[in-house]
Amino acid sequence: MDNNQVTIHDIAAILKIDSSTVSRALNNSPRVAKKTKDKILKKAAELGYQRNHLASNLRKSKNFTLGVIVPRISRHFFSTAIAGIEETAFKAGYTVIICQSLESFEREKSIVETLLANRVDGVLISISMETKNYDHLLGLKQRNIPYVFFDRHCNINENSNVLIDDFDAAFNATQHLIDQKSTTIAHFAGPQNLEIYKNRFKGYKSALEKNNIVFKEELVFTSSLMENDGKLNVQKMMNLSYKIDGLFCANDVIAIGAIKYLKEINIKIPEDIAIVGFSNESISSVIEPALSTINQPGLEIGVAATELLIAKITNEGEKLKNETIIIKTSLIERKSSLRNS
Amino acid sequence: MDNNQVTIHDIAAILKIDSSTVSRALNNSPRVAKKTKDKILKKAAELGYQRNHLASNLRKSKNFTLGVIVPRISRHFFSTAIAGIEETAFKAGYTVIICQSLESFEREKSIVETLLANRVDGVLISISMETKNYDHLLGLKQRNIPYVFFDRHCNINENSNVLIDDFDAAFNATQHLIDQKSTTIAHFAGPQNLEIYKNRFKGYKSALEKNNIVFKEELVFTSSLMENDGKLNVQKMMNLSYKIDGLFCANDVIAIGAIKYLKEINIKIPEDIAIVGFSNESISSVIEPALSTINQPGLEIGVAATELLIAKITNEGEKLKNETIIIKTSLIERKSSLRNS
DNA sequence: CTGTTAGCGCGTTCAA
DNA sequence: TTGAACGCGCTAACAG
Repeated sequence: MDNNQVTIHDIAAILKIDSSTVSRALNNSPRVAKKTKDKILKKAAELGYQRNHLASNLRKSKNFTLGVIVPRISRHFFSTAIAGIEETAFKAGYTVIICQSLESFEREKSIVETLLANRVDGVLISISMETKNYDHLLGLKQRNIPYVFFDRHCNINENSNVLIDDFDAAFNATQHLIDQKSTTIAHFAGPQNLEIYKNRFKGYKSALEKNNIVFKEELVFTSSLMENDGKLNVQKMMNLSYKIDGLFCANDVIAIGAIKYLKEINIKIPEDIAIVGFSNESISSVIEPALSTINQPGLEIGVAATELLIAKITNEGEKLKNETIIIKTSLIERKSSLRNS
Repeated sequence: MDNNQVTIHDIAAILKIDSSTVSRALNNSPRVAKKTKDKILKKAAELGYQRNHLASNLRKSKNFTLGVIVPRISRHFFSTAIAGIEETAFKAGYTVIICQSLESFEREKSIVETLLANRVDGVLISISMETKNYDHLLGLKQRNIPYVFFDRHCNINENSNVLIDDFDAAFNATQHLIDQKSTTIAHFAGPQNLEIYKNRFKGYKSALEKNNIVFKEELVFTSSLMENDGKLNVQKMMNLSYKIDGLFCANDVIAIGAIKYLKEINIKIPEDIAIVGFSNESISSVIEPALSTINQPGLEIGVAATELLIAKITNEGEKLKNETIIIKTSLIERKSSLRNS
């Protein structure tokens, strides 16, 4: 590797000046004459000089590396977010280490250790389904390594977060069902230790209240996030003695499982039951145009989270205050899901 | 960053030995006495020593960084492959830079430059749809930076590749349709400058020949890889004066577009037309259980490609010969797609 | 087996 | 405005 690469010494030798001057010029320092600076830049371009980041970072004792922890990279939302993260980080000169917790708390814990050992300058994290306490992040705090939660955050206030408007999204989704004359609306909820699912539940409840629909505990089916959970939820729902004509699904994977099973048992969407769910590529494929979906802008979230993190890294001295950025979601209404139109 | 980190000098000072001895011990060199080695390792653990890779890599003039170029990270196949790449690379101590060509040749070209500037030790690449010549990879060759193609490779023999058995997969898919009594089988083909789509086309053709079915040029619809292409292909297909009862789709996105449109115009799958397509999460959601799919093991491919690349990097001196690894795919038959059972 | 010495390439003192 | 010198933390060469 690294063979025949030109260094600041090479160009210093040619120009018969000192390498420190070259370094300054290359870093656009004001403490160097315009004339020599131009000369240096010209020669550098001519020789195809490329800075050795290894050496530069060693000297500055910075790694220019960000750690990213997501439950699973192949989930559409996360891969989209990662696309945004990579792009933003790259533009700012950062490399990204991507790690999957695979929804395991133990794995998440050990990933944090590994990132620490790799001396990342900051961490972006979307916590696992199992994560209920946050002691494993203490190491980051101790070492003064900033981190930003995105999407799946935790309930501690003093953090930086980039989130979607879960409450609003859920509220609007439920309202949308009500607008379509659904009167008995079930909710397939996600793990309640995750704030996002708590908030989606609250939004659902709030929309019912606002429309004077009595909230029934038995219409809420809380589960894990597997396709099979969707199926099981539908089965439980079917055991009720009355008919459900609306369903707000807090997670796309659950929704897919539910929809598949509903089709299997010949229940028509949206005629028999109208559904609104959080969306991803898969879900809109499965049910389009039978279903309205909540669009989760993964890319935007990734970009915003990365920008925030880099800001925290850069302004570290000035103790950037914690910030929570909310990215708006939008409800995509499919025509045929409007039963009364 | 990097504050208060213990270095080999710290532990050398405490133990009153030289830092080079500590370095050797930490690198498990045989040229150090067991007794002192144990002493050093113990003290290192006690102080929580963590190697500074920056310094180490600088000294060794290696970056321990791999570049990855994919068309689009959010495509399920690629995000799965990346999961495998990340994991394998990480275990071997490599960091990964992920870049998206977004199917643009120009972007791919500039990404290669950027990776070069970042002094990656090797590159994994799945070429863009637009890529028809490979001069932009010459820089890698010149600098002796190994690269491995995965999935979307190029037609130059002297490269290393990790591929799926495109021909076989296509052959089996077509054979499967024939076994289901399909007699008039269309093929939705991908860009023919990509070897994988060429081979899938060949496999289709070959299966027809083997079963004494006359190949008709007009049954092959070649297009780009957008959902809308699937729709357009179906429309063209419908313009034929006879009925098509089988369809082999060389790409999942096209397949999704096709299936959606077929449903829209009330053509039943698999009763009216049986379909086999390359699969991903979305497609199996859309059409399961109406469709048989070819399973693409993205994770395996990622792992294999990364292992091969690291082998090439490590054995560089010994001129590891070029190798092509074929990962097997499997045909997943859905029950209801067997019309005659 | 261990210590000495000398960099990897760069950025930042301190002088001049 | 520039140069000389040093050191980031680690490893490799050469002695001993």
